[in-house]
Parts: sequence; C-alpha cells; structure tokens
Amino acid sequence: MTGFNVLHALGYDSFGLPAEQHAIATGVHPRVNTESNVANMRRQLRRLGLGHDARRSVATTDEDFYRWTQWIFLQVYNSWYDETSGRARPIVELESEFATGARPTPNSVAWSTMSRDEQRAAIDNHRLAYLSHAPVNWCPGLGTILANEEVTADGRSDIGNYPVFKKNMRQWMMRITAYADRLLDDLDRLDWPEPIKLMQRNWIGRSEGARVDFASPAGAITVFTTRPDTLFGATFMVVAPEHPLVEALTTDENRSAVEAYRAAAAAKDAIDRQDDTREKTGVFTGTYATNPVDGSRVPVWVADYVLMGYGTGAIMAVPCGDQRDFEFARRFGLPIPAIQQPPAEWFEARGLAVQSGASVDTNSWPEAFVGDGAYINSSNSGVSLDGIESIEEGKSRMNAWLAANGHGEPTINFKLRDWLFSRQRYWGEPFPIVYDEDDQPVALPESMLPVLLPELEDFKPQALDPNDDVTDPIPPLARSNEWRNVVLDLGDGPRTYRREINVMPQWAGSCWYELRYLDPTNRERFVDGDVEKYWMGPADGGDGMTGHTGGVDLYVGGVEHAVLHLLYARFWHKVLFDLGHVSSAEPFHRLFNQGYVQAYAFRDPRGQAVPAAEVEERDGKYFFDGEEVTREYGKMGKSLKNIVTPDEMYDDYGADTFRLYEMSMGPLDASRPWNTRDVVGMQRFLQRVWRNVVDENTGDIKVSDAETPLELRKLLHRTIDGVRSDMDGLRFNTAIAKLIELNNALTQHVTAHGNTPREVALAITRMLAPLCPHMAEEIWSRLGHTATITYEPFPDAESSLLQDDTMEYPVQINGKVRARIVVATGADETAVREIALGDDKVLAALAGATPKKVIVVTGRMVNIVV
RNA sequence: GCCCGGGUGGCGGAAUUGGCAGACGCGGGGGGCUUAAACCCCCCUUCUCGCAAGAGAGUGCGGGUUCGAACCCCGCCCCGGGCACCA
Repeated sequence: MTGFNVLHALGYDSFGLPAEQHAIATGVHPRVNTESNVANMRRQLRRLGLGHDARRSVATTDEDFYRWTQWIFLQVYNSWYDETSGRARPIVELESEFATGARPTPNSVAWSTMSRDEQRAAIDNHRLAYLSHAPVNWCPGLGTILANEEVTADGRSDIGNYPVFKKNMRQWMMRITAYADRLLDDLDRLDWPEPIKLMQRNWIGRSEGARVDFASPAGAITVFTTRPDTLFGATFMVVAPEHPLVEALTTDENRSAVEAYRAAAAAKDAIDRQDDTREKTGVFTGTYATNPVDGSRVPVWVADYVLMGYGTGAIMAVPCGDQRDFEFARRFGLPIPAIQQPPAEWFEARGLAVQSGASVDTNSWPEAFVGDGAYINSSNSGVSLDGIESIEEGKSRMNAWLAANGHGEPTINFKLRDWLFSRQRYWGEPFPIVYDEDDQPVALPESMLPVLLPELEDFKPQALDPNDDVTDPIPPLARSNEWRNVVLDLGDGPRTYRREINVMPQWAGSCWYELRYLDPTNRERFVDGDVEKYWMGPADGGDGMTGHTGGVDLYVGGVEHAVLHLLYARFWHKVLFDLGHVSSAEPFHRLFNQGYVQAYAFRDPRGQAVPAAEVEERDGKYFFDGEEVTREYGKMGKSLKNIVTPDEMYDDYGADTFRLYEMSMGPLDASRPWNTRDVVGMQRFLQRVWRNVVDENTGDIKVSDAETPLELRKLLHRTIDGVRSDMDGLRFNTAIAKLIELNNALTQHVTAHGNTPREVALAITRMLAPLCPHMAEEIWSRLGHTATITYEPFPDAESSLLQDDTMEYPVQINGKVRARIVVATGADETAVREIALGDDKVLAALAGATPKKVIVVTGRMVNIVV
C-alpha cells in the first residue's frame, strides 16, 4: 500500500528440547508431534490473515533445511579465525601458510617434519568448530549437557529447572570468542533496543586490563587484573582450586589441607559455589611468590572465590582496593596496606574521621575503597604513581613499566566463553562428522549431505536421576548400530567409520533460518548470493564492514532471546559473511521486542490453578464451581490454565476483532494483560463501520456521491495524517484510536444523513485494510471493486485540510488555565497577547492586577504571570 | 548487591517528548428506541466539596529547577526483567 516490496515470513524452529520433552511426555514421536503442531499453527495463523508468504515458510526439522544447517556447520568447521586480518578464512589457507612458512607453526617446527597427527592437531586447534575435553554443564535430569547460556544463575537448567553439574567431557565447541570484539563493536551499528544491546554487552563482558607474572618456586603465576595500578597493594595471591599449578605450589606441611579443600570445592555444585552471601573460604599453599613491583614476598592461597574459567584462574589480591580481597584478608588476618588516599567525602559518607597521607589506617575501614584517589606508597626505583589522582593515568604508567621490564602486558579479557555445541539427545541435527579408526573426526563431503536422523523406536534419553552426577550420558543415537557404523569412501577407499552420535543444540537451525526465507527452494545453495544481496545487503551499498550492516529490516521477537539465539545467529552470520557467502555483516538490522500477553489466573483454596475461562466474578470476588478462588496474574500458559486460544476468539468474535483487540490494547513493546471482556469494544467498532457503509436489512451500499461536509473532510485528512505516522512508528494502538474517532464522527453523519460520503468510505476502508483485512476486503468489493484492496495505495492527506483558520489557545494565569481564546491560525505573538489580555475571563481573573510577564508560545498557549 | 525497564482514573492505556493531564476502548450512570428485554443510538463518567455556576486537589513518595514538570535534576519506595565472587 505504500509501495514497498515486502518479504514477510514465519518459520518453525522445531528441533530441540521443548519439542523432545513434549514428545517424551506424550509418547508420540517428535516428528509426528512437531508436524501436527506446525500444521495447527499454520492453520491458526492463516485464519488470522497475517500476510506471511506461505511459500517461504520453513521448518528447521525439514530434511531439505537441515541439510544446509549441516553444510554451514562444515563451513564453520573448515574455517579458522585469522587475528591478523580480523576475519574467518578457509582452513586450507592456514595449512598452506603453515606449509610455506608464512605462518609459524605452534612450536616453530618445520611443517614438513611434523607427523600427520601433529599437523592435524595444529590445524584442528584453529578450527572455529572443534572438539574439546572441557568441564561442561551436565544436566542428568535432561540427560544432556547445556551451554553456559542455558544454565540459570542458581545453577539449574533453563528448561525444566533441573540441577546442573560440572563434568569433563569431549564435546563440540564453537569458537564464538574469536568474534567477541566484532560482536561487541557491531552492536553500535544495529537498530536494536538499548536494553538488549546492554545485555549482550554484559554477556560478552569485555574488560581491559593487564597480565602480570609473579615469580614463584613453582614457576611464574600469571594473573589477569583490571587494576594494574594497584600492584603496590598486592599483598597475597589466590589461585582457583582447579588451577594447574596448585599441586606444585603446595608445600608438604600444607598438602593435606589443600587437598581436602580442593576435594570439597570439587564436590560443591554450582549453587553452593555461586552463593556470594557465604563467607570466604580458602587455604594457604605454604608458598610465597614475588610481587614484581617491589620484590615483596606474597603468600599464595587457594580459594574458590577465584574461578578457573575466567582470566587466568589466578589473581593478585589487593585487599584495600577490591571488596572480595578485602573480605578474604579480614577473614584470614592478612595485612591491608592502603595505596590510595580516599577523598574526604568517602570517609564522611561512612561516618569516619578523615584520614590522610601515608598514615591511612585501613583497620577502621568498613570496606575496600574503589575509585579515583591519590596514590600513596606506590613507587619503586623505576616507576612512581604517588600523588596521581586518576586511575586511568595510574594504569597507563604501570602498564608501560610492566611492559618495559618484561613483567606483563596490557590485555583484554572477555566473560564470553566458547559455545558448547553438542547435545546428547535425539531430536536435533546430526553432525556431518564421522570418526576414523584413530577416533579422529573427519568432515563428510558436501555430496554426502544431508546426514539424516535415523528413525528410532526409543528416542528418549537415558533415564537418570536428576541428582546423579556420576553416570555418563549415552546419546540416543548410540542405540542404532547400523546407523552409527558405516563404510564410506572418503577419498582413500572404503573404510569403516563411526558417526558422531551427539546432535546439534536447538539453536543451530535458528542461526540462519532468515536466510532460507529468501530462497527456500534453492537446491544448489543455502541462499543465492544475488537474492541475499537484494533483500539483506547493506542499505548504503557498502561492504558491511563500516556503515550499514545489512540484515533483515525488521525482526520482531521476544526479549528471551537476548543472549542465546541473537548472539549465536550473529556469530554464524559473521562467519558466513567472512567467507563471502553473504553480503550482510549482521543477520537482523532492526530488532523490535514485542511484549508478552499476560492474563489473570485463578487458584482454588488448595492452591490448584482452575480454568480461568470458567471463573465468574461477583461483587469483586471470584468463583469457580461455586467456590471462591483467588486471582493472580502471569504470562499466558498451560500451567496457569489461563490460555485463550485464537480459535476461541475466531469463533466468538472473528479474526478481525481479535487482531484489532491485540493491537489496540497497548503499545507493541509492552507486556499487557489479556481481558476477554474488553474484546467487545473492537467488535462494536467494526460493526459500526460496517453499518455506516452497508444497510443491515438490505445488504445495499449506503454510500453517497454528495460532497463531504468540510468538518468531516478535515477530520478525515487529520486521521489519514495521524494513522500514517502511527503505522510508520508501529503505534497500532493509537492508529486504531484515531480510526475509531473518525468512525464515531462518521456515525453521527450517517445518523443525520442516512449515508456515508464515498470519499470517506474509500479512505477508511483502505486505512482499515492492514488492520482488519477480511472486513476491509469485503467492504471494498461491495463498493464495486473487483481487485483486492491489498495493493491499493494508502490514502494521502491533503495538507491544506490539516489546519483550521482559527485555533484555540489556553490562557494560563500563574500556570493555571483560566480562559480559552480563539485566534487566527497564523497570528503572531503580539496579536495573541492582545487578545489574551483583552479577554473578559482573563480580565476577571486578573481582578485589576498588572501582569509581570506574559509568555506567548505561538501555536501552543499563553501564560500570564502576576 | 550491581545494571536495565516501569509506576497516570474502577481497568487497559493516551499525552506531538517541557506547554490544556486522562485521547480511544472496557466498566459504571442516565436517557431514547421497544409491549418488554437484548442489540442499537445519544449524553455523563479523575477525585473531593457544591443543587448549581464554580472552587480545590491530582500522574508512586519527598524535595528542586522553570513563567510552566507525567516529562528534566536530587533523594527514597514499590513492581517487572537481566547479571551475579568475572579479578
């Protein structure tokens, strides 16, 4: 209607845990279940009249779709991240750089002298998809391992809320950390809600700091710190219980204590370990390291408040400047020398006498001091921070000294970890990977795709106690030996291979489905290059590296995807971009988070949810089956029994009413309560529109060619103008309100004259078409049109009708409205002032007082100050 | 604990982002149509006082800036979400 070529599609991310959990609960094969659910949803959405292009709809479980998911996996597997050029490149280029010597090999051994296994290991270590023996999140309750992002803060599974344990396993990982910088930086070029960007920034967690080496009898201990400027205050060190140097650092007399502590730490589950209200614990290793800035001996402790997974798993503790170190030092009686002079306000805010200079006494401090404050006691023969008042300055001086003296270097750390990509489930994409007799992974050639999921009788994961953290998982695919063991010719004759029996996580398909919408039936490629460029190429025609990123013009989705789907999809897209498969640097240029629909729910006295639809309200109380029930409020769902299905709404009110109600109940991005009782308002509106145009008794059209009265015309054009801009800004609720106002005025006209002016009938029908297409289409055809209204132009407002000859000004006296005056529209300030001051009501309100000041805001209002 | 959102009539929500608070819808009240009811049409509906004209108060609470604050600033309170010993 406004001249755009629109691609609007919706697909089904149908692999993964929710589908499989449902299949297990019902005992029906997930494919059967998935397909019937998809069919039902397609039917419901079709009935809603959304303009999705059905030809472009895909399901990630379609064999024709996951063939390309596997293909993209191979692209990732066969790539490495070249830090020098800052992008992914084909792995064959790495091999040739190693071979020619253009790039030094891991131990600077000549490539040709390395064994095939050594060469292979060197290459595999660079791949963007790689196998790793790493601690993973093992969830026996689900029978699978989970990505970090799928584990909640209290150490349970996002889905199902089962306990999660750390376990060492060999798993596929995706090197998303290689893209940490670009994932962070490119957020600035996206049109996304700021809170979502912030969540991604926090998740990526970039922090600038330094690596510093502390010499010790067990070798150098490298720490990561964001505050190298506080090195002079480092009075002890702490390493994580899992740190590889713990053994070597521990002296004989401390060995039993340290080992007991490590064992206790290992036995703790994630919940205990993350509970930060608990008191700090730790043990001394018996060994001292050397602080590089002053040569002082600092004791090395083991404590579980230091995490192996972040930084280097070891820290320098600066108790005066870090709250955690401060608590630890207090607990174990370690000294806390001050190295910064807190400002006077810091002491005053804590009810302390101000302390100054080198005599600053931390014994009286209730907590560590973090912030800008002049350094004290911070100098050696080569560097002095004393007297400097800014942390930035302190850091840069110390970094320069560390680098110059070989004790460390500036570095950047990220919270983001590599993405765990294996799941021990049935309902997911099989990996296009087999293992040879040496148990080494071999990628299948493109010609062998897709690797189809075998049909299994029993697709359930191994049944385990949710608290059983001992048993290893056995993936369902291991049950089919004939699928698992295959003879293939991968170039060196037929050999026996074993297939990978893990499957991909549920996020794999949704990492790229938007690309398949563009070209859903392409047999040769996942998406044609020109097609991708047409729909998703950078809007400024640039290369995507700077300027516009390209990507989907508008992606509407929920906030729950902030750090999972939206981060993974960006990562895959960037790999495809680097390898030249797509022209857009980001998958989704504009993101809009719609709110949730929430609804009242009711519980009986036993606390059981009762069907909300059958609850009756009497005198502000609620009753179900004669019994009083209590009301609560939450996201629509099965557990609260407060779901309203679209089918009920279609049957009772019609799809157009349902659409209109959903859009009118509030702004698109806000969560809103569903209240079926309110739906009737939109139905009445549509009935009034209908009756204004169609005679209810005869079915004849009630449209006249007489001239539209000027007032109605003006309202019509103001409405057109307002609805246009509201629709443009996705403000459907206010657009609908404006249309209702217009129709209410029209109703009065029809009541008086018996018919609707044709001009108004045509325009209102066109404006309604995007909102309630079924009725608009019907009216359109009754108005004598044979073609669909869908491609009719949206009405244009005549600007000459948007303004009246006169306008009303409110006149305030001391900020309170006391009168209203009518003024010619273009009147200047002086004229408005004269009329205002001469107005009877104003004169009465002034009661003879002389105005001190008269403020006239042209086109707005007048304020008289007395 | 830290970081984001948000708090406006009986309810969902408007308010051109510093300029008439409460658009529009629900609910409620009154009237018309009808033998009657439903539907429909018209009027009223932030609260308090008042028969009324009108007056006063009012956007979570307390201050402030401004001729003027729902909107900006400071300090709190509540609700929702994210992160959580990340050095």
